[in-house]
Amino acid sequence: MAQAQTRMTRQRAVILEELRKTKSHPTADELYSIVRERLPHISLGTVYRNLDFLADSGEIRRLEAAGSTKRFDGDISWHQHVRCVHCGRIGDVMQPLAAPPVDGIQVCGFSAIVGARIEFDGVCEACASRREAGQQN
Amino acid sequence: MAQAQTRMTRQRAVILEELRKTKSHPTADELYSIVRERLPHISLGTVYRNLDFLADSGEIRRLEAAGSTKRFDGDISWHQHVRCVHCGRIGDVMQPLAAPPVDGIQVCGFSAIVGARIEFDGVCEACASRREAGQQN
DNA sequence: ACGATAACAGTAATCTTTACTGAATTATGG
DNA sequence: CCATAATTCAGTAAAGATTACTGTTATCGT
Ligand SMILES: [Mn+2]
Ligand SMILES: [Mn+2]
Ligand SMILES: [Zn+2]
Ligand SMILES: [Zn+2]
Repeated sequence: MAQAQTRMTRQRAVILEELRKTKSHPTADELYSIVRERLPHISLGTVYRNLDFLADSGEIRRLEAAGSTKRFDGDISWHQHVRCVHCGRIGDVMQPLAAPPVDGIQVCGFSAIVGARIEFDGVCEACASRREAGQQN
Repeated sequence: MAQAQTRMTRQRAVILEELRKTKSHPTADELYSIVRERLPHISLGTVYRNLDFLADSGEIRRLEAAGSTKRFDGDISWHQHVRCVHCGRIGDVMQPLAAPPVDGIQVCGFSAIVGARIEFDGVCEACASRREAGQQN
């Protein structure tokens, strides 16, 4: 009788490696495109499944950012993010900011506050130049 | 030739009124259920369209919270939110906290930082008691 | 190498959101 | 009031994102 064990498959290894390589905080679909160059037969479901697995096991970060599509980060060191209000792109804040204190925070209907972070809104360079060029949105 | 004008239709009024009445930060779909009790023929598309319209015109807040489904708030006064990490429910933080300063924040690939807020993670009472009762998730 | 089974590819289903279309409302002026 | 044009509506289709299912493959302790 074997314990529940975790296997490092080729797919999982490549997904993790490519996510750690990029600084772009990709969506599952974007990472799928990247990984497919090395594993042409991988399926999108596999990418989703492994991103969930890796996030749950703490090897990557699932970004709790706004927007409809989830994004992931291979860098699990403590740092903040900026999100482009136009396109959803995410960037890393250089200066390390302390996590906001959680003690004494009261919320009706909530029994515990377990963490906090600062979320920045910004405009990425791509969106900025696109707007300045006159094209709407 | 008439200018673009904004009409307060019955549908829009009911959506706004019900959103202001609740403290639950509902999703479009949840608000759809609520509004349908007064307007049984309203469609989900109308709810989405009007929530977007009302948010763009500043009458309500579109919550920039994590999770797959967008949520809305009829209370546009400055306040913070906690998000249940298990179910996505959102609660209001009682004590007013200042917005984090934005000056001097540098982000590679971003041309401007336009705002910031603190995001709290928590566990709502419903999820807490469900877990304590032993039922997983 | 073998065998149990975790993980796979492929695909269907679900959930969320947006886009489109013709009909109904609304403001406005004669 | 009624005509007219602009706007918003309901209904529905389509798109986009994520999860679930199923039979097959491949990993890893032995
Ligand atoms: Mn990052
Ligand atoms: Mn609120
Ligand atoms: Zn952008
Ligand atoms: Zn909860």
